[in-house]
Amino acid sequence: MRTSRFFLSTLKEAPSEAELVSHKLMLRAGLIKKLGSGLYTWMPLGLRVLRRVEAVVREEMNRAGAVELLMPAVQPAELWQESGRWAVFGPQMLKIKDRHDRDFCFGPTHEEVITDIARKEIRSYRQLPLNLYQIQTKFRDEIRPRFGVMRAREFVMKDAYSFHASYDDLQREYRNMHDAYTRIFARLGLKFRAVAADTGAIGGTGSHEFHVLADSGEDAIAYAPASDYAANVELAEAIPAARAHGTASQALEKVATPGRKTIEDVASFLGLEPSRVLKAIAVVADEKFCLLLLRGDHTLNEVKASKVPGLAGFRFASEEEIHRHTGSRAGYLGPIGLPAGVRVVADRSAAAMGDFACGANEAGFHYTGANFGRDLPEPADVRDIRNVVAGDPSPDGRGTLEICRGIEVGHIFQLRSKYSEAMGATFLDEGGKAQVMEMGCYGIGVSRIVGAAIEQGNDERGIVWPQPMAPFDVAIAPIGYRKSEEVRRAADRLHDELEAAGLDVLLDDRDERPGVMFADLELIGIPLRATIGERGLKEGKVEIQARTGKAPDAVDLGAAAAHLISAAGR
RNA sequence: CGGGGUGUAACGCAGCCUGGUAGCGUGCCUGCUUUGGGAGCAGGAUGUCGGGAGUUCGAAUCUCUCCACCCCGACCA
Repeated sequence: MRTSRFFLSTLKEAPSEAELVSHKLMLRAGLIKKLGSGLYTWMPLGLRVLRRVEAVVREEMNRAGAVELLMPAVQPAELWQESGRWAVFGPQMLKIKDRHDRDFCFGPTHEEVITDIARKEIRSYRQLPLNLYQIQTKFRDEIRPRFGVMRAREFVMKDAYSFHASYDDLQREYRNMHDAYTRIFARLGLKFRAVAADTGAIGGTGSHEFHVLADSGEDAIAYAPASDYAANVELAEAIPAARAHGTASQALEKVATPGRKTIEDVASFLGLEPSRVLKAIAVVADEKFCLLLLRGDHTLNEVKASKVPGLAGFRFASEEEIHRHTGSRAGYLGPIGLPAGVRVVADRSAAAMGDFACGANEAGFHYTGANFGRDLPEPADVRDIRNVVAGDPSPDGRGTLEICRGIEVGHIFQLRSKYSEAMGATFLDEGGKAQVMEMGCYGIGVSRIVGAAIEQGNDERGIVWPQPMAPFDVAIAPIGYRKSEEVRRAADRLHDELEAAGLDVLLDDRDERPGVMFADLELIGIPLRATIGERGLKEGKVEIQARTGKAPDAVDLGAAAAHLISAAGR
């Protein structure tokens, strides 16, 4: 390929809408162009990268025994009504009507369609197991699209669905997919981690997420360096303290704390560590008021809290509700002297506090020296409702936890019979008896991977692609292409040799000044560059430079092709 | 949806407060010079100032209204 026939559109300055490095670089390098909120055109250069990611995903899925198909992006409402998700998915689903006023949606996912195929096509246990996948454009009307292709409304996803005669076999395939995903992300050259995950709206039991590790990631991951434990913080269990609280040593005292409403304010005013202050959070679920107790230095885990019986779908209480149920004000809430009938749920670590400070349920006052069992009853309802923090013991008992951030690029689920049962996907077993199929589903955010890879691979000059994702393997930068017959001939010949060897080559024949060529080629991140100029040719040399910044090699013109082919490793 | 902000040339921005008919840098086009790290000189093109309504002799500027986009919170590959 020659730049004169390709379509490079680089920018010196990033459009102001971009926040994240990867988003800025994708726009500057001309990989994508925004059409509307969360809607992007994949420009020719970007599409090359996307196709390379797809190719790796496709190869490994095929190798793992999955079979590719392609389902419609537009789906009839009936299927979603049958599974019960037409209403559940809500505004995130783009609903459309056809000319007959019939309801459709632009598919946000394909469990319904695939289950419909399975129930119609699979009759016998002899047809199982089966794993079907597609690589396709999805649409989810995200509340807030952001970070370019990282959270776009329209995006490319690989989604696979497996069907099994038994739970054992589902678990086997789940491990098989876990292994395939590990190979995919390893081959793509990404630093990643598989973590135990919450099953969210898709439903089912076992679940793992695959995260590309990056500080800009939207998810927090807890992991134990001493073992292979890793889980999304949403899920990671906070292990109860080894011992319950000790015996009280301080007397209960009511202290005026005017205007001190946050934990930080109260702690510094009283001269205490935040961990010695009890945090009380007022929530409402099903119109019932409830006080959640946490240690001051801990934060509420909303996923865990919503799993506490009676707290599903909770929201934070309004100032008015707080006053109505406690007679006090936000900032001064606590478990001592609460009106009868107010439900209290204590986090495990909160229940283990002693000699602590807490709100006095009277605006402007806190207690100090409070102790469970003496000043108030031991908490009756103790749960794990906080986020783990660095230093917490690992739930597997080996060492302590660290926290890092990740970008979710893959998610695998054991769906079990959630959809097969709702939609009547059954097969006949050896005994001729109808059985409900076991199902698994396995997603990869293909377009998101492109953004995630740039988050991991960039420097002040631009993108540094993992070799397998690069839009071109090699760039040729001829200096004085239009002017020097000799340079032109050498560059053309190298280009043809490399293409003949199956490499993707970009010959920059724009006749730009060297600085312009180098800057563009580095911005778009081509891993190898061969610079050909009259200066080098006098010595019979071509200069070969890796994008990663190592010193250039002067290579004999005749050996340049072989050198590049081996360096490209393709 | 709630809170904050922005819309002026392809990109980044100034002008708005204090109304007088639009400018800077980059990019783009032409010519000459230049050619190993985003060149120099000379010339040139490009704007429904987000849309609509209003105030006014006159609106990018003031008022109202609608729209789009971005950022902070609840969603997820």
